Amino acid sequence: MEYTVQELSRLAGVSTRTLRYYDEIGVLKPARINSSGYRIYGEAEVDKLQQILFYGELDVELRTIKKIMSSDNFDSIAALREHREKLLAERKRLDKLIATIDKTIQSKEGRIIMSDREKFEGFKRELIEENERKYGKEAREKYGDQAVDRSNEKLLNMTPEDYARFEKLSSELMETLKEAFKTGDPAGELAQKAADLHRQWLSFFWDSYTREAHAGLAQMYVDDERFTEYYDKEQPGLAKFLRDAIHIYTGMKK
Amino acid sequence: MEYTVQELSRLAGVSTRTLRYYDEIGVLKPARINSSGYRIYGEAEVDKLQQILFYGELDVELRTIKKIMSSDNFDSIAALREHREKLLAERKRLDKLIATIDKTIQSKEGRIIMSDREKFEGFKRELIEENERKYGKEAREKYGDQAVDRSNEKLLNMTPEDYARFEKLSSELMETLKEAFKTGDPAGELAQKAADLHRQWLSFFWDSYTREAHAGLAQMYVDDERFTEYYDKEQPGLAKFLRDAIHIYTGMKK
DNA sequence: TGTTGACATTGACGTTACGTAAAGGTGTAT
DNA sequence: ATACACCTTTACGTAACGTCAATGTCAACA
Repeated sequence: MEYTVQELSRLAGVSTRTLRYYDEIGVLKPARINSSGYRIYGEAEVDKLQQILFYGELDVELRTIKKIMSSDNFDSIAALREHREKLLAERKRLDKLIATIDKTIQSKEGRIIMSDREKFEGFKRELIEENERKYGKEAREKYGDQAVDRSNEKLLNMTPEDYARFEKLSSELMETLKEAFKTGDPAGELAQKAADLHRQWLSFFWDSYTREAHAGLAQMYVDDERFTEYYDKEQPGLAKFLRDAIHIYTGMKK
Repeated sequence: MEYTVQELSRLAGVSTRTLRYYDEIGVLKPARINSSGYRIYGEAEVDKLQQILFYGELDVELRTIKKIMSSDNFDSIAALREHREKLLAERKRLDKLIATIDKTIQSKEGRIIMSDREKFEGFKRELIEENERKYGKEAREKYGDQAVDRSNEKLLNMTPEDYARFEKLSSELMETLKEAFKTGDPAGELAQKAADLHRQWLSFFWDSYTREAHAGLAQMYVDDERFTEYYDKEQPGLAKFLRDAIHIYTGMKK
């Protein structure tokens, strides 16, 4: 199959300017030039362009790509295998970025505390492994070993539907809680419904549920002002109210 | 917590030049300038930089980022949620690219046939959905419905260990086959071992194995020159020999 | 106290991978 | 014959920094 610039550009999803530039710098020359001076590309050029784009996807400079691919011992299959590995690593990096987003949202809502370092987890491409070691230690000291680890993993592996359910549950919890607060009774029906919603909400993060842990977390909402703020900014006294409701719900009141 | 340019640059993994540039174009101004003219960044700037980097990860131009973030109804949490969605989409794109690599390797080895369009599957960011529809149809017509689909999915979900096993099996198959060829007997022990290895190799792609399908594929190795070439370039006559061995192995001889 | 060395500052020019005209030739379809 | 969608080269524009250069700041050490 032969292609003109435009045809190849459409096939590969690049501009014709790009193809002319690639010709100019010599990274991808057309198979031949026809009688009118048009560039004509063949099968080999299609494959070469694909390789170039793979390299580009990994942010390799064109100059370097040219050097690599014009080397006479260039092994295209070995290169593809390398691309595969790199892309898998890039995918892992994206997972980290998504985990960072999840944590940041939780943090902005006052549900968890986040160090400045954690906020940039996943951005640095080269230093990922080093950070892995450092951060792994820091996090484990702060939150306890698997807690955060597992919870991030859970969020990450959620289907979009699950995630939507999770978000819906979050707002439902807040709404119910505010309604319950108006009644002033943490033992009342609404407050107990809120406590139950909170338990469901937790199940998105926690592997196993115990009433003790639930009650403990509720107490933390009152003790740590960064958590208190999240609930109290909606309605002063809400954190305390939620703690009371949960303590009753879990049967841990006194 | 307060940071100087260098401190923030180390934290976020960007250069100090970048921070000065961001100041210059006004996308990220320091919290204050100290008495010596040094830039000092605070907590709010840390968070803002994080957001900027998230936008950058999605290839949003700094000019646009500035416009978006300086808007007075900018909702940082909503933005984070959007980043999350976009990054998930990007992850899917990477999956496609990896699938494209897998297919390309198979194709270069002559094991499957690949259209030029398929070679660029995953590169075009915007047109992914459109391609999805077009390609989905094209592929299904060519190879039959789930065959390729499922096989790519299988390769994609392989652990690195599985993938290594797969690669090892591939070369083991070729070695055994070449040894067997020397004996000249497709019913012999070595040839039958090769046929068995080929069955194992297939199991990496196929959901269910039938002797009929196995024998059919073997015949195709002889009938379609693009497959023949893969085996015959190692040793002329190898494709035919493998077919004979598999036909005996599957009991489909004659 | 003087000097070293790691930090900071503002210019200012360079670079990569194209985008975007401008000015003009080519091919075929009506 | 002319329209129209192609193609060509030339050339200047651009985004997001990298990379000097020249100079000021500050804590520490001989």
